[in-house]
Amino acid sequence: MAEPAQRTLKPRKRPVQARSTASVAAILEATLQVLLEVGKERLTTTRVAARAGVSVGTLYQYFPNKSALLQAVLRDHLDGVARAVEAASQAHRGETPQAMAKALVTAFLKAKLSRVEASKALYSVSDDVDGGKVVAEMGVRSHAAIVAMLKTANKPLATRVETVASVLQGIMAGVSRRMLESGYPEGQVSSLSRELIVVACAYVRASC
Amino acid sequence: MAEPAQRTLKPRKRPVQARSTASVAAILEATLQVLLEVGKERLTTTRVAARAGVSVGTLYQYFPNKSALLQAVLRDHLDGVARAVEAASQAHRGETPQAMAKALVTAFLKAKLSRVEASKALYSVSDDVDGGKVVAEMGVRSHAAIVAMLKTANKPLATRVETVASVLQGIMAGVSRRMLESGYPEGQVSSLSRELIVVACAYVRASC
DNA sequence: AACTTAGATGAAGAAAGCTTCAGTTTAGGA
DNA sequence: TCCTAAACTGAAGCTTTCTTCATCTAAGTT
Repeated sequence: MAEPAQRTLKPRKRPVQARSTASVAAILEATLQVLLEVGKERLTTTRVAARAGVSVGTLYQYFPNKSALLQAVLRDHLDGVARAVEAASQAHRGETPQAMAKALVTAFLKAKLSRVEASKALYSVSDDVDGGKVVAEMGVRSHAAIVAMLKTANKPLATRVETVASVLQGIMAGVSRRMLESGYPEGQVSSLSRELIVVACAYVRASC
Repeated sequence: MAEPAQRTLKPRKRPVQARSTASVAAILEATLQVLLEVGKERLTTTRVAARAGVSVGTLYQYFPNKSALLQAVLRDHLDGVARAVEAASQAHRGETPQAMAKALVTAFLKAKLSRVEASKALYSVSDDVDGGKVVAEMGVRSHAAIVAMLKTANKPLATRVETVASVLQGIMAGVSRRMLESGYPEGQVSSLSRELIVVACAYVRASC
């Protein structure tokens, strides 16, 4: 009857000495590698520990359960993207909507593409019950930043800024995902990057 | 040792009598319901069977394994969307790129929104190893249809039609997903629908 | 050097859910 | 009506993977 054993926990123990910090880093890195190599379905805590060069017990000393481990990795990655979006939103206040859109897309892509492999590997995690929450959180963060930026535009938008922000987020997420998952044939990526800027700019222009 | 055990199988048995056809339909419908109610993580074959009013054994008579069951449901749904896209692409040959974009988006949304609940429930399935293939297949189908349509545009595009098609697909997928997953506060949907048309039209206009 | 706390280990317990199959019921033709 | 094949049933086997914990080693302190 007791409803669940909380699924979202903080690290069980905080690293104090140097070696434990190294273990945590190794575990996170190993998780990403295993995710890429065998996929989420075949990722087991034992396998991750082995890859990290530690024992399962050690893994469980820092992550209360498998779900928390996956969440931590996902959060790490999305946090980087959210930071990039927030920084860009801060840096381009007061400009034209078009300039904002371009800056936003550029920052987003740079963050995403700086760790292409991680991005791809994490798509499978982001749709889990657990991952969903993390994605949503980060989505809200980015949304707030974009809205704040748009409000300072030197040229007013005809559409609600919240709507514009949502659409921009949808565009970026959708096109970039397609870009990454299409086994990107080399030049495909740079090509779609350019297109993404075209889309975003054309959209905000149409919304003025 | 034996790696294989094929994951993508045809129905184990083809329905012959009326009652078995009914069972299959009930199972598919039940899968969708269970998916919505408890999510993919807690979806078990036994639970699906119970909901469908049959026994697990019956379920396994038509679906070789859990994965195939999920795939079948996903395929059913995406097939509807792909059909809509193909029909629209066929019906709007020779028009302007803008008209095409608008028609495309409209058809896509109509198909997606006609079964909002199913759409939402299936996002969690589409990222599994198994689901991925189905999504990719349908993506290719839609892509081919859109490309064929764009080639007949009465006003040439400055960008490769394949690229334009990919971007349009990315836009539609990204924005609609955001629409559905944001707990859509009623008017949100119609609002974003309008925006999606704006985005698509603005983009193709910019690509002329 | 002795002591204390942090960190690491991995065999084994326990839960969970998929899948099977031997046996039973139902449908429809001869 | 009788018979054969299609359908259905569901308890139980089997596998898999998560998670724990008693025990051991390393680090830092006095």
